[in-house]
Amino acid sequence: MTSAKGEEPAKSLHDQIREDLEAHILSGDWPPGYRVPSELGLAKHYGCSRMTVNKVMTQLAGAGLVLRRRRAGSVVLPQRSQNAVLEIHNVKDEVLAAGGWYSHEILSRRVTDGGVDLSCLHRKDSVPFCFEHRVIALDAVPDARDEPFADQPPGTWLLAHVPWSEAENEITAEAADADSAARLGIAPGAPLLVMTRRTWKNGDLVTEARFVYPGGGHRLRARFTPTPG
Amino acid sequence: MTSAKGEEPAKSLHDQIREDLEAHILSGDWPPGYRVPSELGLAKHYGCSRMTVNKVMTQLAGAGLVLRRRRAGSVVLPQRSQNAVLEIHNVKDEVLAAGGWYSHEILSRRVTDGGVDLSCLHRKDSVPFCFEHRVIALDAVPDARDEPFADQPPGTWLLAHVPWSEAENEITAEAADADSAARLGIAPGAPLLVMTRRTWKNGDLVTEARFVYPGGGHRLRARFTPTPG
DNA sequence: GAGTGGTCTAGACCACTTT
DNA sequence: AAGTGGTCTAGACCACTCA
Repeated sequence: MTSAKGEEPAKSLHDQIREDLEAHILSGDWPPGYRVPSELGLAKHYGCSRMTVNKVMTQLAGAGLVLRRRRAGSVVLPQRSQNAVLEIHNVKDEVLAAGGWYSHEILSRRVTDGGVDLSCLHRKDSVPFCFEHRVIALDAVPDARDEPFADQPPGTWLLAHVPWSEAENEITAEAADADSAARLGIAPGAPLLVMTRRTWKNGDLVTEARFVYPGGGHRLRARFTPTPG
Repeated sequence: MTSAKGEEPAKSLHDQIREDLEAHILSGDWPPGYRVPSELGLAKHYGCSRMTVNKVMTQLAGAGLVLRRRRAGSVVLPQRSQNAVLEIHNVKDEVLAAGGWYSHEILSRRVTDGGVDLSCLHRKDSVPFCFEHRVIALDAVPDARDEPFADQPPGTWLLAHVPWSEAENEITAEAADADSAARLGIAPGAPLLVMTRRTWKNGDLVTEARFVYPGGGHRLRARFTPTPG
């Protein structure tokens, strides 16, 4: 074994190419609207056949990262917001979409065994909007160790840095305990909407987050279709 | 235009094959554990190249319908439990999946202008589990006018009678008013998980339903992936 | 008209796992 | 040892749509 962990089982060519293209897109190097090189161009660049890049581009299109049209070519799509699913949860975008002014504050931050443990208060128009507690796995996201999450809240930062392959949301309603009530500025016992989200990449847990909203004024919305397409 | 609606845009070969294999699996013709023919066998059967069936099988594996292993071949996986979505909401299945005994009661039923207006109490092990209020559009579902919903609750009946093309869920947490509290047998002011679901077929609203759950013991779960495969 | 993606082929070699 | 999926190639033709 030449590698320390043996975590690299000789990735396939199309996996390598896909990761390379994902990096271009997620990093903003290729911003929304950017015209992706043609399949023939990519095949030449990577020194492989067109079928191989075709497979990659098909995957990226399925993931909603690019839009492909004949003759017009492939362009990078804006955001990553609405998949056919309970959209990937991003409190910042949620506030901005509602026309609010967004700010956040990291309340605590701690590096534990294998993970970064965070709590974060999100505000809309300076009013507490959502309390978030999150754990990020350092195996999956090593960069998180030294990231202060000052410019961007954790969820937004992660979306821009880590592609995900699977996610799960669990939603419950709970009565506010004294602690949550104080953080969110509501009465103890008031209903809370609590969403727990887990995100994986290739079977490895990337992050787990718990979002607590005051129940009254908040709604989670999911829009979807029965057929994958 | 030779076809009345022009709905058949000459499906691709791999789409046809995929639909054929899906039909075998979803119909139970190929039950869980069934050994799917090898790629070479399928290619011969469909008279196409192995690459084409390989693409199909890759999609089916991504959708969780089959498990593929080298040498061992592909086998049909059990269930279809996790759809890629907040699964279509069916209180009866939800109760049965939790190992409970399900019963329901139609509390009111009224035919209004263009719709059927229903309220229904769902019970798990004889205990109130969910209160549902629903409107069904008669334009989209004419059969609903005379359906008593005695054998099956409205949601289950609709799933079996009406295909849908689009749906939306909205979820909030609310404090129980006196009425809801009485129906569900909980204390007024206790947190409720409220889900409002709208379902369309080709742009026309089919039904709109509001489900009210006691917040404490209930969770809604959605599991999904960004890439179809 | 020409460039792009959509699809399909007929092979090939390899990795893995069961026999 | 043999059969399976995993991957990749070097072409090919078509459909679409932009210029």
